[in-house]
Amino acid sequence: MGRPPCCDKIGVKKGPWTPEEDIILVSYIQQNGPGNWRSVPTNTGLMRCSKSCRLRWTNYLRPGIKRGNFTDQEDNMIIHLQALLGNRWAAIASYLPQRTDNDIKNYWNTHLKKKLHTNNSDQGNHHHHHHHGASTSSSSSEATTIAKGQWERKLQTDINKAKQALTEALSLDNKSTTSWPQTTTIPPINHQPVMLPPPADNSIATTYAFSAENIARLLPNWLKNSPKSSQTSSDSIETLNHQFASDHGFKHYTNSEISETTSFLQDESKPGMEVQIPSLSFLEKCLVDDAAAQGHEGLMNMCLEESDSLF
DNA sequence: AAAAGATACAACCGCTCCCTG
DNA sequence: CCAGGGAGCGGTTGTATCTTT
Repeated sequence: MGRPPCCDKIGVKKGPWTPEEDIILVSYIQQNGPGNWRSVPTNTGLMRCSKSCRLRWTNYLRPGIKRGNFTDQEDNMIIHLQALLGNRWAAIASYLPQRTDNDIKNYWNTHLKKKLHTNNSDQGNHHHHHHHGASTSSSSSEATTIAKGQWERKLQTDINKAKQALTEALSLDNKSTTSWPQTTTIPPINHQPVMLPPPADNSIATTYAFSAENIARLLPNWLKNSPKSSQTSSDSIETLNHQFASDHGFKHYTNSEISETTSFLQDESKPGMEVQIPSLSFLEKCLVDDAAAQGHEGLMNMCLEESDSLF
């Protein structure tokens, strides 16, 4: 029971996370920052393996995550990036800072793949493996697979270099690792190609409000599943958020404010109320520039044209 | 109204890469 | 240089929810 659980089969909980576990995890990370996942289960008493904790945080509880309601711009970016990079979801996700690789992967598998397929068959002629065969790759020959892999690797390296240079040029470097949570840099990035818009001055307050919001978003489900604990969870989040905010001199977000934000984020169908991805055109332009340097103007011009029409 | 089928997505598993001693 | 272990990635699965019959 009271032994250090680490990915052994016995005593390590699996399956869906409970609200109580979420709160424990979030409050621990608020104090210590993300990373060093090995220590999380031991220090928090969570009967989860470190891997599970990391996954829960990066894919679900991490602040600033936008869920569902993919915009057309995002659709296009994902489609183009997938064509360009293949199923390298982490790389793709680095261009969509609000989305997780898992989310993008799921969205691709459930929506976009289908959408693309139907579009292709609507056009009559099925052009064979136009996206380097990277998409499903099941039927591509061995030779092309190898070539594809090398090409992708090289391309990604170059993209990273370009982005790094760009980041430095903007003196936007990420020294975030050591100083959680006092810095103004956005802390919880899990993908290497970091290219983010400059964080706002109040980014931390917002960040933690988002974190609470992520949890608050779960409340309806919690209510449904365990009416007894949900009130407790709600209160705990409130307390937690308040405590952290006052500890660090930030604005305290009330529940109503949080739910307001939540409903705002969730209701993207409202015309004119759509949440724009910050610097999306900027991000995409960088992508275009990088790819153009690699001599893939055709594909990327297409990308540009489509995005131009969208902006 | 209920059962069956389809879909969406959170979470897990296994593998690879990379860091440290 | 090498071995061990942690972190991260992509594929896959299990299950809750939605849709159809």
